[in-house]
This record gives sequence, structure tokens and C-alpha cells, in this order.
Amino acid sequence: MASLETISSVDTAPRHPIRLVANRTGLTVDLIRAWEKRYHVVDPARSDTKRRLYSDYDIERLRLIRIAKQNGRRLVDVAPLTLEALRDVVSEDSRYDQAQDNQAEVYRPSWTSPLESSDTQDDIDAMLFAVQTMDQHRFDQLLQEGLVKQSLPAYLETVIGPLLREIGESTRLGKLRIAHEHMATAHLRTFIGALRFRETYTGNEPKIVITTPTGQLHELGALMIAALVSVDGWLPVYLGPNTPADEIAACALQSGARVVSLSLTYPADDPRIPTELTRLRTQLDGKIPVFIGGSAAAHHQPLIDRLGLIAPSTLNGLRQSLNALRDRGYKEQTA
Amino acid sequence: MASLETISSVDTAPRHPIRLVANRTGLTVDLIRAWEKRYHVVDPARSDTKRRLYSDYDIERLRLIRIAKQNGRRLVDVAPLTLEALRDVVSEDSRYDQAQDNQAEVYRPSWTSPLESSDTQDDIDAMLFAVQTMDQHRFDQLLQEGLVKQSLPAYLETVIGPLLREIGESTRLGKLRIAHEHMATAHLRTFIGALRFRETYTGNEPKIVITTPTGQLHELGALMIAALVSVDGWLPVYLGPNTPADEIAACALQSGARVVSLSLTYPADDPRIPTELTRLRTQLDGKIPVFIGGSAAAHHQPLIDRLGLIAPSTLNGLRQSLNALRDRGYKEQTA
DNA sequence: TTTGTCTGGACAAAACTGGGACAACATTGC
DNA sequence: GCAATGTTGTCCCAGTTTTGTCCAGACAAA
Repeated sequence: MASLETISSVDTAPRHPIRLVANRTGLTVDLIRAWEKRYHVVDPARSDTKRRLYSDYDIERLRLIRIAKQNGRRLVDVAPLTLEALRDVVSEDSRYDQAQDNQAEVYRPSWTSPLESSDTQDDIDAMLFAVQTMDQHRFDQLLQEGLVKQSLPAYLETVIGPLLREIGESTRLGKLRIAHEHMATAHLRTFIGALRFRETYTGNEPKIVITTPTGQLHELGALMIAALVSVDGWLPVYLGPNTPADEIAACALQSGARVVSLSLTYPADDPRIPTELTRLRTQLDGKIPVFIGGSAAAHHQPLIDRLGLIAPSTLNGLRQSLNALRDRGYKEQTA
Repeated sequence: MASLETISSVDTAPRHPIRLVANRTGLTVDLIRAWEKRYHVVDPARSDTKRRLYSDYDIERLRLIRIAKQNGRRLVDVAPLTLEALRDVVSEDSRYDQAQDNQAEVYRPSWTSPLESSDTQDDIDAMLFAVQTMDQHRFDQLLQEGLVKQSLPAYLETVIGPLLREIGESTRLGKLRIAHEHMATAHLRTFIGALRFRETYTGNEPKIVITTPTGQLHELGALMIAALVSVDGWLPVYLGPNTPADEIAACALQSGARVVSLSLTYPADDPRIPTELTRLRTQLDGKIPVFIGGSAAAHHQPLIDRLGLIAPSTLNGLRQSLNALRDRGYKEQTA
């Protein structure tokens, strides 16, 4: 079992102290211990002085159990489930929360997760082919299957990101029609949005405003960021694309966000970008850090430096910067 | 693992606690017990400590009964019905609701109490408040709850449509900030998109291309149409907003769509609309009917008539026209 | 020293159960 | 039109199970 989970890239290395786990999952320290005592919900490793050390696997488990409870499951029922079974249960419950009449019940076959470590490029090519043939159903199927193979952050980084770039590239080269690009984009908007990154609500997770500035109409990068950071316990306040600086600032202040994150992709040299970023920086009064992501971020490096914004070069970098910000004070054991 | 349960369409294995059933059906825990006590609406299994354990079958039953009640049926009448009989009753009632649109005077049995419009207005007001306070979680919660109360087509028509109009209106009047509108729009894009996931794919559903023409950047109307028609067995080929006529035509031809449907909202008087519609009509060669929906459709009535496009005035009208078209085609095919 | 984590147990709140009461409303009989 | 009757959602009760929180005393970390 342990090796199987390693393949699906949930880190089993124990290193997080209980306080950090509590912060990320929204549970209290007492509760985590109580669950362990009563139902062996998790079985954390111990440091040489008997401190509990949790792995990413454990955190994911606890998060899922918390969601399952919120959905009305009883602790006794979900405690003994494996991580995969938990994912099944949670996704089933979320799906059915919005189910309605007259619909045949469609179950997602959970056994379609193949164990073979296939090349992600093959997956992407298959997706591109599905787009080219306008086979929406196949496209969706491939997206779902791909997600099962790895963790969400890894999936976004290795599959969705490259896929977006290739679709854009192919359209520019005339290999795909605009209609194909539109279909793919619309479908990906639905798919990424449906990752249900908002169901982890505890009421006290730190908020992050995510959008794109005026003139930037492509929202998928921003949406990916929203999905990504929610895994680590952030609550995204997602505004879609093309938001004026004043509005971003107002939103950040009203919602009490800890961070703002923008995505820049196309057009890379839009003259409004410097104006908007400067304006945003001014209005946020230096108190709220601003992260810049997206392929066009590099075009504005001098500006970014001058304004004191933060522009990690990869999704993973962004994620880690945010986590560092969030977990400030709770050091992790580097095993 | 938890893969066995994916076979049967309705699982009869008892495993859900009453709280979860209440969440999914929108009924209160008290009410579920009361119905059991009085009419044996369901007969849940019990855990070793007498906790009720419901099956998927039970949940489906309860949800259908709730909708039947909403349609004006009496509990005593529907309580003893089988699941299949319940489905018949509910779908019959929803057909009846549709007929309301076209027939001014219809016999209405005394036991039918039409949807309380004040009730839905309360819901909409609550949603607007959630938007205003940037309470995304509450907003989502309200959207989910509202959906359980009625069938999807009715929900789109009575809640989502009016909500969109009010959000637009409030923003124009300055009651909401642009940031609020952005947040609401982005959230609704995710929410409505997720509705479409529940399609029973057999591979031979008639396809319908859905999008908005060049210049029309608001996609939610089109997305609502996609969600709506998928209930009736259409397979939407959804292209998102702002698609050039050439591309729409190419997509319709490549995918073998039976129909094209466009949504026009804002700007209503965009000068590109006549050009684009004419171009589309020409390229589709008169073989593929084109439906026009959205609030701005009325502005182009003469054009629509001249080109022989079809512009039903309501969502229900659109739905009925499409179903008629599909059924006609089906007869021709089998004859 | 001060703060945080550990164990084990105690305690309290929340949730579920069966039973019943009751008010609001609709239907029926006269 | 009105009273009697039926229907239905909600609430209350007392007893049980489940779950969240707190405490004390020992030890570890900063």
C-alpha cells in the first residue's frame, strides 16, 4: 500500500509537526489526537522524543475526512478507509450534493486508474487529438484519468500547463482551428473549476485574491493557481479575468485577504500592465504581498522587482512561497 | 476497494447516515423521520446501535418525493409509489409546467400550488447579499440548496436567470462593485459548468453547438443553455464566448451537429452581429437550424426573421422547440 | 523561563432515537 | 359558508451514542 501511494505521488515522508497539520487541515490539535486515539484515523511517525510527525499523506487523509464529515458522514464510517476510498466517497458525495431529478445516475468508475507509468507526453498528445477531432467526451475522459495518476499539483504542472501551451501553439501554427481552441478552453475552464477546490471551508483559512489584470483575458492560468493553492488550505477569492487594479485592491481589502496573486499570459506587452500593477501596489499600501505568475511574467521582471512583487518561476515555486508565508513559525523537520 | 458499488445504477446497500441524506435531499432530519413514521416512505436499515442507514435507492426516492411535493402532490398520494412510478409522476408534472408557457388557460387541479415566487425571490436576495459581502462559501451553499428544491430547467429559469439580471442591474446602478460582479460571474461559471458533467453518454445523442458570436463576451447564457439541453439528452458542443461565424460553422460541420444555438446579451447593438449571423446562415447552407437566445435577441428580430433563424422567447420555449426538432428527426430516421 | 507537545482521562456538547404534541393549512361534509 | 376532519411540518422530551474540548502533570524545545 505504501509503495502504491508513493507512485501516485503523495509524499509519505513524515516531517510535519502537529500544529502545522492543524493549520492546514482546519482541525484543532486536540481533535487530531482524539481521532488518532479513538479510531486510528492516522498513525503518525514519531520523532526521537515522541513528537508526532505527519506526512503529506496524513494531511491529505485528514482533510478528506474533514470534508466527508461535513458532508454528513460519520467518523466511524470513514476512519478506516484508505486514501483512495476516501477520495471516492468525497467525490461521490460532492457530486450528488447537486444532483437532481430525472437523471440517470452516472458513476465514475474508480477502477479506471491504470497503474502503468505512461509518459505524460503521450497523454497530452492524446488530449490534443481528442481536441482536434472535437471528441469532447474523450477529452474529458483523458483529463479525468490523468488526474488519478498523480497529485493535483503535479498534474497541473506536468499535464495541464503543457497542454495549454501546446494548444495555443498549435492554434497559432494553424494545426488547430480557433473553434478547437475555443472548445478546449471552455472545457478546461469547466474541468479545472470542477476540481471543487472550495469545499474545504473552515472559516479561518487565509484568503488569497486571484485574478488577471485589465487587458488579460485568459483566465485558465489564474484558475489553475486557485485550484493549486486550495490544496494547501488557502481559500481562493477568485475573480475571473480582466479585473481593474482598483477593484482587485478593493476586493482584497474587503475580504481581508492575506495575499493577491495575478496571472499574466497574453498579450505579454500590454501597455496597461505597468500602470495597473503600480496602481495595485500603491493601493494595497505595501501590506499585502502580490504574487505574479504566468508565462508573461518574465517580460516584466524589472517592473516586478521595482515594485517589490514576487514572481516565482514555476507553479511549484509559487506554492512553496505561499506555504512559507502561511506556515511562518512552524518549522518542518527535514528528514 | 470501493469499486464494486459502481456497477448497479441505484445501489441498494445501506450505508448513508441520516445527516447525509438530509444534505443531499434538502429535507430536514426531523422530516425524514416523520415521513418514515407516518407513511413508511422509506424503511432504512439500522446499525448495531440503531442508527438509520439509508441506501442510494432511499435517497433517490426521498428526493423525488420532495420534488413531487414541490409540484403540489400530496405526501399520502406519492408515499406508496415505487421509484419508477415516482419518476413518471415527476416528469409528468415538469412537462405540465412547460405547457404553462404556451397555453394561457389550462385546467389546473386544485392541489397544484405553483412555486412560491416570493420564496425564490428570497433565495435570490440572499445570494445577492452573499455576493455583496464576498462570502463565496455562502453563495455556493445557496446555489446548491436552491438546486435541490426544483428541477434543473425550472431552477435555471426561476433562479439563475433572474439572479444574473439582478447582478448586472445592481452593478450598473453602483450597488455592487465590479469586483463583486466578477466574483459572482466566475463562481457561476464554475457552478453551471459543473452541472453539465452529469450527462449519460451513449455516443448517439444529437449534438448541438453552443456559443456566442464575435463581440459577445458574456458566456453564462450560452452555458445555461448547454446545461439545460443536456437534461433532454442533447450533447452540447460548447465553445465558450466570442466565436467567429466561420469557426462556428466549421465546428458544426465537423462535429455533425444537428443544431446551432447562440446567445446574445451585451452589447445588444454590436454592429458585428448582423454580419456574423448572415455569414453563419450562409455557411451552414440552410441545413442546420440556428437558434438565438439571450436578452439581446429581441433587438435583432427583423434580422432573425429575414435569415430564418429561430428565437424562442424563454428558456422553456427553446427547450420545447429543440425537443420537437429532435423527436421529429428521430421519427424520420426510424421510418 | 516560557511555550508547546505528550498521555490519559473527564466532561460537555451535539447528534440520533422513539414517542408524542401542536399549530397551520387543506379538504370534506353539511 | 362553516365546522369537522385530515394532512403535514416543526418542535419538545428523555435516554443513548458519538464527538469535541479541556485538564493535569511530565517532558521537550526555544
